[in-house]
Amino acid sequence: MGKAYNVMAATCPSRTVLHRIGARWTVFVVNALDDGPRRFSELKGHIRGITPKVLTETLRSLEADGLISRHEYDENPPRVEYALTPLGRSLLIPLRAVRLWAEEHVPDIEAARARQPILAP
Amino acid sequence: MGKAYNVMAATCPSRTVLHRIGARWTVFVVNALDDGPRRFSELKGHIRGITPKVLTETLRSLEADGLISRHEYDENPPRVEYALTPLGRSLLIPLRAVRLWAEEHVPDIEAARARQPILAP
DNA sequence: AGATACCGGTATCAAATCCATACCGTTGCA
DNA sequence: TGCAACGGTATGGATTTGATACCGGTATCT
Repeated sequence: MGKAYNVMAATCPSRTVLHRIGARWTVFVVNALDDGPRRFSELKGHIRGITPKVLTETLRSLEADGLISRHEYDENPPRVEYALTPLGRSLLIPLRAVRLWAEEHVPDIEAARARQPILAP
Repeated sequence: MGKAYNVMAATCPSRTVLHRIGARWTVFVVNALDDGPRRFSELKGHIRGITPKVLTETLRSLEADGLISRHEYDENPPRVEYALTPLGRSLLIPLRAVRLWAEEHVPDIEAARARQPILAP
């Protein structure tokens, strides 16, 4: 059967899905959960530079979309673990490729940026 | 040889690369150039809902990073064509996969979203 | 007993980004 | 003369993102 959705259509639901994936930190969080569940502060430490507010928002969004699961243990000090769901793990495959592309092509992009003329102030 | 860059490090150049990819419209523009060069208004018409300002900004950024090229013809009415560079075409491969994932998994995500409780107003 | 630290977040406010809408200069054509 | 095509800008407001400080509950240290 043919393609049912088209991200280029403004009203297509796939548009909102792709916009969520394209949110600033989604790729980082999903990749960070690549090798197993992690706690909030582990994620915060691993994804250098993310603020707790943004991490919270990203995690909530991903949870609402069924990409990750949140498991709260009744312990002290409190422990909360985030893990990829099967759906999230299926997204990890293309996102891992994007991450690898970024890590591999840094020199190319830096070269292109260096070629830019400096704008007058 | 091992991995030279790590997107999880705050100061790693790959971080800025990945953030550029994660900009709201990059995935759309790169995918829209999948089957050949396109003009400004073709892109604007194809990527439904993008505003000319944001399209301009996205194109300029992608050009600065060496992912697309801009060719201005000296005609009337003016004609400007945008095309993927070899580097951009290499990025297209993972981004196409992301796009396909989005188009394929709309039902899963809509189901997850429907499972959400409605928040009180 | 009091002080301090861990954990998983919020609160608050500033800055960057994004969006909607209107408009512009050049040329061609009716 | 007037209007349309093209590739954008200008303006101003809405939404997202970011930096920093703080919180409540418990455990541990002194």
